[in-house]
Amino acid sequence: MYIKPTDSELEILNYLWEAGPSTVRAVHDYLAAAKDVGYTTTLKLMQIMHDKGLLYRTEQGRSHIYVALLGKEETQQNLLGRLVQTAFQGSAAQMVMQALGNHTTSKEELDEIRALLNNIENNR
Amino acid sequence: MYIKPTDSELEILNYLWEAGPSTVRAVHDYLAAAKDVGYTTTLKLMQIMHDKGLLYRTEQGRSHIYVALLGKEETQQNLLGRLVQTAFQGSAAQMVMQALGNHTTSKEELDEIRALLNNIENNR
DNA sequence: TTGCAAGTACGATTTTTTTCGTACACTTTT
DNA sequence: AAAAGTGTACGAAAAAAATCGTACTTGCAA
Repeated sequence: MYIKPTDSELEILNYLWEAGPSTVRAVHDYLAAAKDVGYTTTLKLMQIMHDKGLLYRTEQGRSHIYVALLGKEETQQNLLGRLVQTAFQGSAAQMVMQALGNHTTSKEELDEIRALLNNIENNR
Repeated sequence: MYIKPTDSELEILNYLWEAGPSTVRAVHDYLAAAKDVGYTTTLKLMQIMHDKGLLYRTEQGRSHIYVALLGKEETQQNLLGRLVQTAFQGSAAQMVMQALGNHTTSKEELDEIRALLNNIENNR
């Protein structure tokens, strides 16, 4: 099954991944801090995500507590793989080059990547 | 505003980037080889892309010749940046790690990436 | 016990993407 | 000259995504 959360859904997932099980209110407050959006919009989006099976929910008092059913890494993997296929002809390396060439990356991060490269090569 | 071609649009762009100026027929034949799609669908999609300013076109006889107005690297950059923001909290390095860890990458590609890393570091 | 606050449900609407049917124009073949 | 083939134009419609207004529910405070 393919997982392709939309941008809006991803914003919600990002919060849930960080914050853990949360109410609509909590998610909404987080979203509303960054952009102008109505409460019912957030609610509806989360209901739709629940319908789709992206979120699990349980009742608590008169609120619902939502939990992300997709793992963060798993989802990143999916989206990344999709982009590599559609925009980079399947070449992860090409994608990496573009990413490194045009985004600011600290020395520490660069070293981390180097270590990973060595690691990959040694495990063959 | 940002450039965000849809998946279908990207398929067309990919062909145009490779093949250069092309007719609807050529693009359609390419697409139809991979998936089941009607000719008028391809046509309409390209007309819409023209409306949006994604494609330039010129008449040649009774056909139109279409050209991609977006550069390949520029578009990859855009899509990549967007994904880094929405799914990786802005950390290109984190994204790179995921990409390298989970896709097959040849030794040559790994070496290329290493060279790039050194290059980045030396130019600071 | 009445009313307000904070929730969810539901339906409607808007926008975007995707897909196609049909119409019309012009060449080429018969 | 007619028919068939190849092209674009245009409009419509289905599906998905996003947004929001309004209604209903229920706990709690005055």
